[in-house]
Amino acid sequence: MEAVTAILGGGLRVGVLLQGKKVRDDNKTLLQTGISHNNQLDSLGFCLEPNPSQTPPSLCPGDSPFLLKCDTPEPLSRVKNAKLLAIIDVPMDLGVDFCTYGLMLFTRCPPTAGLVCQSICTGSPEPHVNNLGNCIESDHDLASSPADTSMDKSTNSKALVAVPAMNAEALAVVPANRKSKQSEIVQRRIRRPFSVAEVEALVQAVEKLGTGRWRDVKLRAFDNAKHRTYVDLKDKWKTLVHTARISPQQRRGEPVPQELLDRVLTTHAYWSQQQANQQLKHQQAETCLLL
DNA sequence: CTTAGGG
DNA sequence: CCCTAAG
Repeated sequence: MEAVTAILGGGLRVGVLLQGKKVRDDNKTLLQTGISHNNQLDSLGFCLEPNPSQTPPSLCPGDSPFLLKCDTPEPLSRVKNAKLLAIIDVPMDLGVDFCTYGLMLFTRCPPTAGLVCQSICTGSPEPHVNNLGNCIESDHDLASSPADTSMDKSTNSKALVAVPAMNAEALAVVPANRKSKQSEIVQRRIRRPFSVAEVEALVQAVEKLGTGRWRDVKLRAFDNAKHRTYVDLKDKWKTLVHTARISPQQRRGEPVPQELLDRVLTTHAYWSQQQANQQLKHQQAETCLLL
């Protein structure tokens, strides 16, 4: 939090929210909340607010008329169930203005909306949400605007990123996430849980083709699913086998019919044995050649 | 480019 | 999902 406040510099500070209520950020208060005991992470949040004890220093070489826009009386925004993940250096060729400090909030929307990206007080005339990369991606592959590269590349800019609460150690400041080659930030693909229908298709394909021909499985059952690679299918099968072995209480997400999970185990057992037989044959062949 | 596995 | 050594 200190680091973030420091980087935000002018006029802004980061406040701590506990269960939606603002709390003091002194050691005593934080200790009492139990945050440091790693057991109330879900109730932790952050907010951006004007920093009264500090006049905005000029971050820009020239004048910075935009910073003043952040000087609003009310907290600019509140993030619940979100943790500050990192302060990320944004390469200038992504089009983020030097004076732009955008707080990007990722909040979960109801059913299958995926992640929604919200920009809070970018400090510039217009929000630059999309300039930070393809941060909005729906289940329908919405066309995301490409990065604007028509900006001054001589300076650095930073963006604040918050993500849903999860890792306790997430407050670490990570190094710039830039691809040294083409200076492209590689966006992690959004999580897309497999539907029961997809599982059905996967199981059916593996029953027929086995567990060593994922390329064929992809072509056979997911040829038109652009976002499912054969590696994804291989990974999904791995988790399916695991899911089928654990107790139903330990399973998460949309429940997979037991009937399907049974087929997973059966199929897995069958092809495992099949694979073992194959390797046995190879070994015998090699042995023959040595004799 | 695919497989196969660990991260 | 990602990363990647091997084939």
